Amino acid sequence: METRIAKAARTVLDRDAWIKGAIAILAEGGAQRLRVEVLAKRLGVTKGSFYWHFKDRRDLQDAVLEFWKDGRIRDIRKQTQAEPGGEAAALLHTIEVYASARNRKGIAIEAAVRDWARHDPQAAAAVEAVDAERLTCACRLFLARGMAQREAEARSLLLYAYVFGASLMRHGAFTNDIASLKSWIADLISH
Amino acid sequence: METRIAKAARTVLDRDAWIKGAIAILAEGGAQRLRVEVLAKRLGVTKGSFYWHFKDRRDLQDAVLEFWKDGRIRDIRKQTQAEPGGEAAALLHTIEVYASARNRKGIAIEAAVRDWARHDPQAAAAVEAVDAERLTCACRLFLARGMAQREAEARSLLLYAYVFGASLMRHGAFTNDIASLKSWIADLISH
DNA sequence: GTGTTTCCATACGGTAGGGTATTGAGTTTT
DNA sequence: AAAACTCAATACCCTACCGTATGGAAACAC
Repeated sequence: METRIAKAARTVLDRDAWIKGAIAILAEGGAQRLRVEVLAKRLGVTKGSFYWHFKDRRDLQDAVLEFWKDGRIRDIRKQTQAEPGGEAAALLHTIEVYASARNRKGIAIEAAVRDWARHDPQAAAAVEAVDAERLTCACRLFLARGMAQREAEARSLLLYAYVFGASLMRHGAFTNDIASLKSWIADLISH
Repeated sequence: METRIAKAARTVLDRDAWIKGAIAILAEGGAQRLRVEVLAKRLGVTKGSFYWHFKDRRDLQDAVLEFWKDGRIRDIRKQTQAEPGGEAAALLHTIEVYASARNRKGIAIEAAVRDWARHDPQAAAAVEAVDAERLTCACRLFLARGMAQREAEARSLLLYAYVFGASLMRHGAFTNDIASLKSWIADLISH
């Protein structure tokens, strides 16, 4: 028989809920804000609970990185499944995904993880795996358009370097028609 | 009369020495490692001294940002003082400065400040000022080569976005001839 | 019902670090 | 030399965390 009266509605979380909360903190405050007491408070519980689900803080961090890595790789593979002839569109779309502002959170996480990677080997490994996958997928699209291997590799590298770099810039200058500049750039990169 | 006997060689620091030490920490550990006790230990004194030179931690942070901003703007102006006809070379040089590994520390500081800017308005302002200066200087070089305003702006933006983005990527893939890819890219950007 | 498992709360000890107050040692000025 | 100034050492207090130990409440198994 169900007890639906919910006398105090005790919050019950699983490992995944903790990881998702951690990702949210990562997006908002970066890796150094990813603290267990802060996360517990956000989830409405105390850290006593945390240590039931995770061995320690490092355990959470590794889980977050794994989660992020898998998600990114899944997304890339989905985005670059272009039907023949649609490669150019797929490339433009890849650029737009990171340029557009409707993906704020994803970009914030990306930046946070990349900064994290500067001092954490695990994070660096995750970034490296994601980068490798992205580069090969983009490269495949360029190659499908009959481009030479070398140029395809170079353009793939340029594409992703540009995309991440652009998200780091604070452009008060050129403020008039950024969108138009960016579309010009996207054309140059994807030919 | 000079006392040169230095019986215990008491460490004597001025504000500038503290700032330079802070920059070193920033390069190695990022903004969140910029702590006064850590910095004091690195300089061989205790934090009791720190609070004589600075009002508080924020005071140091602002000084560091000011120092960085001024240095960057000075460098950009120097690097982009091309004699007529040398604009292309100056642009390639600008790309190389951030691509080459002999500028490790500068790149690390750049990355640290940019990450810092994601959560600190003062840092964001410094980055914005530096970006604006860099973009206008690069744009001037493109324009000097007879390029249209719009294309010059777009290429300037691409140049810097690419340069910073490249420093964020962990490329295990394409590991064979990165240097050659990068020079191909530099050519594409600077035409 | 009575275990048993699952999950959370409470309380505690430990470390790192920011900030202040005070003292004191060199150095410079008078 | 005496006074004044400069800068560092020491000793605090306070907060934010990490991690552990223990107990307790709910859900599930029988």
